[in-house]
Amino acid sequence: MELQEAKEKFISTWGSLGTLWGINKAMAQIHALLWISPEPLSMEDIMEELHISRGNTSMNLRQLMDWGIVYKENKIGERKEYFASEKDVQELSKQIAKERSRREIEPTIKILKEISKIKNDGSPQTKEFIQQTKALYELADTANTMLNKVVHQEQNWITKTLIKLMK
Amino acid sequence: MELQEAKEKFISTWGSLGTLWGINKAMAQIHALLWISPEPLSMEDIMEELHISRGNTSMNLRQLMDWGIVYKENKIGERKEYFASEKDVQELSKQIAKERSRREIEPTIKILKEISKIKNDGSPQTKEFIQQTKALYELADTANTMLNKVVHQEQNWITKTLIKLMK
DNA sequence: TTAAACTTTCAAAAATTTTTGAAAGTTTAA
DNA sequence: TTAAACTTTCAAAAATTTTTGAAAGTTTAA
Repeated sequence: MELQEAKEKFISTWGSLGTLWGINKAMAQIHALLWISPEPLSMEDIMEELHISRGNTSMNLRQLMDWGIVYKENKIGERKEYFASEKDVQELSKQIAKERSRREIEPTIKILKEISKIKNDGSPQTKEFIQQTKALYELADTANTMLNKVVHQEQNWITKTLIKLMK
Repeated sequence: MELQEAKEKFISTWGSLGTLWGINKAMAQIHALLWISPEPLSMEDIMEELHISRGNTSMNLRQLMDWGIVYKENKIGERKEYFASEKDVQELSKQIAKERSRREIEPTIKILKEISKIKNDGSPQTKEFIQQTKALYELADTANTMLNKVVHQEQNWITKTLIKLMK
């Protein structure tokens, strides 16, 4: 397999996976492109490589910066802005864990906690409701605590944990 | 807050969260409804409660059964089919972990492994490509191993792990 | 064997999300 | 201060996903 072919495969695989961690295709593809690029790329470079419009590129780059996994870089003597991705896989997963926790899990936990507190009138419906939403609340809370472990990791937390677990 | 209000809140929260674990709104809402229902529900019941069409209900119930988190139940003397969700939160997360691993992570790992094996021609592009795709391969592989731990859990694995980790 | 009671399928419609590209905005060099 | 080089915004178009509901299919009772 040639580099070019492998590169395209990587970009499209990452792109379709992206929709699964909650970001759109173009955003994931831009990230993939920057991830494997040894040098920062300009907006023009990205547009050409991925065949997407200027507006699309601009908006998705901003979102990637919001997620904290892509940075602006300036080349001296150049007017254009260049973009580079966070290159460290540990840092990448840390950022993703942090954002997912903040955007998705925490708001859910808040609601689950709130609704599982309705007053118990003793009916089977109410009983079941309280029991089942409480169980989900506890699950989500546990998942969130685990994610926070990743976020506040000492380096290489995941690996260490796994080693412990496999003993 | 009344049960009815809490119920609606739960169903819509779970519904919008659903899109984040890769299933559509109706599917997540049907699951939410069954999750808090003390009794199995018929297709008619679900259609009425969620205001969705027969076809939509039928298709999404099938998918939920594919995911292994909803079961058919027959009431004696009744022609209609009834549906009930898996009620145990541990079993639910186990099933979800299993399916996500199978559907998303494993195919990705396979491709990452394959493409990070291209021959190194010594160029910076190739070097970077190999290094970065390998790092992601290792990350995905680790994540998958963790998920499998959840799948082949002794009961209450997550909690136990957390206790270990927090020491 | 029939017909009533149910479920599934699937093409078309509706809803939603993503993308485009031109216009507006901003920054910098001269 | 101007104008060139760039980036961002946003309404409209395109693409994609979801939903509908009628027709076809299946099962069961009699």
